[in-house]
Amino acid sequence: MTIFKALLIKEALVLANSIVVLDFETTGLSPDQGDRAIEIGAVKLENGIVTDRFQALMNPGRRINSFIENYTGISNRMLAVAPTCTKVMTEFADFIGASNLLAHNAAFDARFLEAELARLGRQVCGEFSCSLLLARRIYQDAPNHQLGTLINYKNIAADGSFHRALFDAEMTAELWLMMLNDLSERYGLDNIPFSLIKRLVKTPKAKVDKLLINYAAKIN
DNA sequence: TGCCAGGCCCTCTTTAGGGCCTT
Repeated sequence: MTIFKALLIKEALVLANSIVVLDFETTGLSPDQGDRAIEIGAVKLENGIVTDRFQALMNPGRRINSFIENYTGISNRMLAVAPTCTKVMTEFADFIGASNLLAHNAAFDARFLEAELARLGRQVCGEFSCSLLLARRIYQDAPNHQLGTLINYKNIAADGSFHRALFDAEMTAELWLMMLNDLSERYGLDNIPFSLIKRLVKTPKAKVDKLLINYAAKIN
């Protein structure tokens, strides 16, 4: 085994052993405009298996509008008896530790995670991956790249409600594993290291196939 | 009552504009 290949396997194991898939429900789209988290859901993936889960509603200290109530199914009555964002996010920060992180449209969840942790005087330690960016490259024929559409497109069993944090995190994890498996099968790769994912999501769609073919030729 | 953001990514592009995706 070459040193290069050994390093890639080690890197892949590090990623697999530490990734946390998360999803926020929020009062709106922008923490910079004062929006707050109202629910966090997450699953811990270890070697492709969900080994732990985290789910909690949190009281943002204000009423949410009817659009958010209808969109998420989370009501003001539910939030009125929920613990504070401070309490929930403190527990969640301990849950994720220094793990690498994954979300569908990660830029959105990363902004809220950073904003909520900043209120606690804490910060994100792990590195984010984005299932949306990867899906846009490897499922170019999908009708669109919304989470629900991709779950349906790949015939992944979905027994629950989209737009609730834990369910969306579970579905994102399933989609992620499906994408890694499809990449492995399509290009004959034993594992998909984090460095390859990072390169993939920065590669123009038209050049993705060539990159993977060249990578597979190099590693195999 | 209606609207609000930010990053990615494509194209009729790069001195820009607009759709997608997240709540």
